[in-house]
Amino acid sequence: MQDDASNHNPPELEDKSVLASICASNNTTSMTSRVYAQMKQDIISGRLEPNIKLKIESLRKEYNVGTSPIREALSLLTSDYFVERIDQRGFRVSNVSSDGFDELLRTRCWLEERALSESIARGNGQWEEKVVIANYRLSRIPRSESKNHFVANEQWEIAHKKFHMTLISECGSPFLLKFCDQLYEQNIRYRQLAGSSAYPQRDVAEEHSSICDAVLSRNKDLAARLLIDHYNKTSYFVKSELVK
Amino acid sequence: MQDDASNHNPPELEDKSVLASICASNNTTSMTSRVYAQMKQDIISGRLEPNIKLKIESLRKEYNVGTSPIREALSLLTSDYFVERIDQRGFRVSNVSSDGFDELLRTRCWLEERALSESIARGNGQWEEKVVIANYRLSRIPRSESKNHFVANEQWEIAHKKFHMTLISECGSPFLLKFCDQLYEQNIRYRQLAGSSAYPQRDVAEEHSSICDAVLSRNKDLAARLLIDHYNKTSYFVKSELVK
DNA sequence: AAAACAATAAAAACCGATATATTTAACTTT
DNA sequence: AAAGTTAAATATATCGGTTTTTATTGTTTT
Repeated sequence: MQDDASNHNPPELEDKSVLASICASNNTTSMTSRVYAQMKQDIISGRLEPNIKLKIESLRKEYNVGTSPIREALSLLTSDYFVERIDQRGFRVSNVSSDGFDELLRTRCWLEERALSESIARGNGQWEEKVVIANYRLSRIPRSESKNHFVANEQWEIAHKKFHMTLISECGSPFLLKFCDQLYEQNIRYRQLAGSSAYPQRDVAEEHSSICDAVLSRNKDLAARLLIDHYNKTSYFVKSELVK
Repeated sequence: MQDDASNHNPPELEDKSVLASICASNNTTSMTSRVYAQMKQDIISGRLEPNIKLKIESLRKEYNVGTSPIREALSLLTSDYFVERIDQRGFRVSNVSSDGFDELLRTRCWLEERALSESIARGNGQWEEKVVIANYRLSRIPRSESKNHFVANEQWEIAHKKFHMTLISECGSPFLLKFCDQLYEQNIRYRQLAGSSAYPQRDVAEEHSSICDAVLSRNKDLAARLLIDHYNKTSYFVKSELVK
């Protein structure tokens, strides 16, 4: 199965500094990939607001590219559920709704419960270590860049995703991983749109560690339950913002 | 009012009579959609063989369109796991493998088990009737067009998908439905590629009816078990062809 | 005034040509 | 001969303009 078009940084590259610099300098990614990544980010961040019309000509100017990369990127975003398309009358940013979020949460729980279960069943010692290290790294990064008011920390966002994806990485199904990935990104969008007041007062790091512990003790049911609780708690804040 | 004489009519537009009126009313499909549907079919049927390179220029000639619709269709097929893309070096048909099929089957069982369960929990009387009618219609259509040797029956294929999608239709998650749909199409591809010898000797209609009965009696566990058995049995034939 | 129609404006879809990158082949150099 | 280098051929990616379709506006008719 193919990875995300924008994802060119598998962890095993980190040690090969030579290759890294070559890739970085050549920067041989296509316009399409660049526009895709940027537009995705713009939708997730809310800069491109839900439900607005995406006019090719405007996007062309905005991203300084021709029509082809724009249209291709939009096609890809369509399959990621960030953009909707109607034949002959263009594209628009997917809408968000309270019901949509409910569905997202529900589906995420179903899929990740299974994925985590299977991952625990199949994962070996190496996987356990990856989980431990992902949890540790996440714990060292502050959730917000400011202590007083919430300012999203990009580094935390990356580490958080890494942790959750590592948990389920050994489920034995690239398909399922891809689905979970797509839903995870949808969830980030809702979190971002909900804004700063969704900043949790509770100890999220503690929740992550509990999940980690359950995983290491190979307790499938407990781990799955903790994970689902974790998602439900986080969602509570997002939802309270959304209904306003 | 400059009416040009340069009128290149695509001949494939004139062959429909019943559908023509429906299409004419509102549904004017784009080139992209048409090419997308056709290429998808060509990959599923095996006319476009697994792993072959998809050269834009060849496809252009083959489907009689410009580059834009081709590239857009390919982008869409990428998200359906039928086509793979590598930046700056084009597209190719996704490969198939025994392991890939195992993964597919596994994932399908996980997702459909959950979807069916939820559907039984949420579905109302109207849904039950839809299931009954889908099963009935399927039962009236022969699996093969010939009685002696297997000739795929397009009508059966449609009714079969309809039955299985109806079963899970009330799961309460469009996301999950979409995932199941994508996996179902992947499965059709494997079935087609496996060829005629995967023609089952067993009574498939009976299996469908058993699932139907379990659904109507709202027996989640039984229904899910029967569904998974059904998939496993069908897969046995496909797999026996695949290893050759 | 509401509906039907026509003319205009706007936007999407599409094409063909050009620019950019990759692969292949031929030709050195070690 | 293997490895490296360069040049030609091939294919991808991209652009900007043209055609087709949809949306808007204004006018006529009922």
